[in-house]
Amino acid sequence: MANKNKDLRSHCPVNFGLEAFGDKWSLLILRDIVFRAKCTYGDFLKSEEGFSTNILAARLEKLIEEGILEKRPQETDARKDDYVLTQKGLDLIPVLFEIMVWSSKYDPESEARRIPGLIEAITKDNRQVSREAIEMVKARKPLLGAYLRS
Amino acid sequence: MANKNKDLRSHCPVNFGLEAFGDKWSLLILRDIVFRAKCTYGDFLKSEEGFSTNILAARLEKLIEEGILEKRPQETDARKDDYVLTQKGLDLIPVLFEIMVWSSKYDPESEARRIPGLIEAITKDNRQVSREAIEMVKARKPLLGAYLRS
DNA sequence: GATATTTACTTGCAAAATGCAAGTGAAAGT
DNA sequence: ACTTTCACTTGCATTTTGCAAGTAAATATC
Repeated sequence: MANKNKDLRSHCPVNFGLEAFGDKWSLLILRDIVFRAKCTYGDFLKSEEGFSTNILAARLEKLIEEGILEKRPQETDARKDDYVLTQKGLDLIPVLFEIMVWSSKYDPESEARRIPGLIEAITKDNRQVSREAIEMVKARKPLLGAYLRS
Repeated sequence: MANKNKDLRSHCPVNFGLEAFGDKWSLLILRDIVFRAKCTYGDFLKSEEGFSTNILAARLEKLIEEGILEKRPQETDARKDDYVLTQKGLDLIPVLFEIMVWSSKYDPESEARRIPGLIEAITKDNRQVSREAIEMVKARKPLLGAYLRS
């Protein structure tokens, strides 16, 4: 799974990120995993933004190719697979968080405004909160649940 | 300022960001402004990733609609307009920075590895560096120049 | 054990977005 | 006057998206 010889437009660090997850859907999958502890194709499909089945399948495949996600067969139900974040995927949590801080500021109807504690914590120390979030994700606990109750 | 009545897929803060700048090009314009002190259509066109003329025009228009960019006629040359970041646009710098930190870690050929000082500073305190960056952008100085010389 | 249902997709097709080349028109330079 | 620069627009082929429908394997139900 080493060198995927894809031809990048450039090795600018902004562009590298955009080529890996720069579209309207990929980060929503990350969000579902991190905040809602989702992990199967069917779970993602139920998201409020409304994935098309083919688009979801394509994005999952892309994120696996990028090394951001891993696919693991479920032990209890052979029809299902779990999609889990790799370390590379977990390291995107700080990016997710900064987007949330920005949206919280500029979307008056942002759902983020219901969790001011989390937004404030991220603003103060994104990296510290990210470390905690990574542990939550590894433990398969929904991050949102924790902060909605605070 | 006109068309504010766009129907969002949701008010999830991750989704809000994706709908505003979630594509392969928009953040490259931001990068050019922040790091290379570019500000005209022609400047952006010269970027190494190779904008199509129509795509660039469409993205600039979109970012203006989103309130992230502003268009100002140049005083010295009436053919040109300056595209400048609004506060809403400047507040995206922390997002840009987190993407760079991630890419620096996972792209072995990342140009970010030539500016370890900046990456380390962002990792330690993104918000502090962002505040400094905002001042640089307002003063029309290229951020990259400053860190390449350190 | 046969049948129905759930799950994770794939396929077909219309519509939209993208990418390239070639204009266009106003302003600036010569 | 004319040529060039600049910021786009237009036309068109290719690619990607979005929706509906279908499929095949595994599980649940009768």
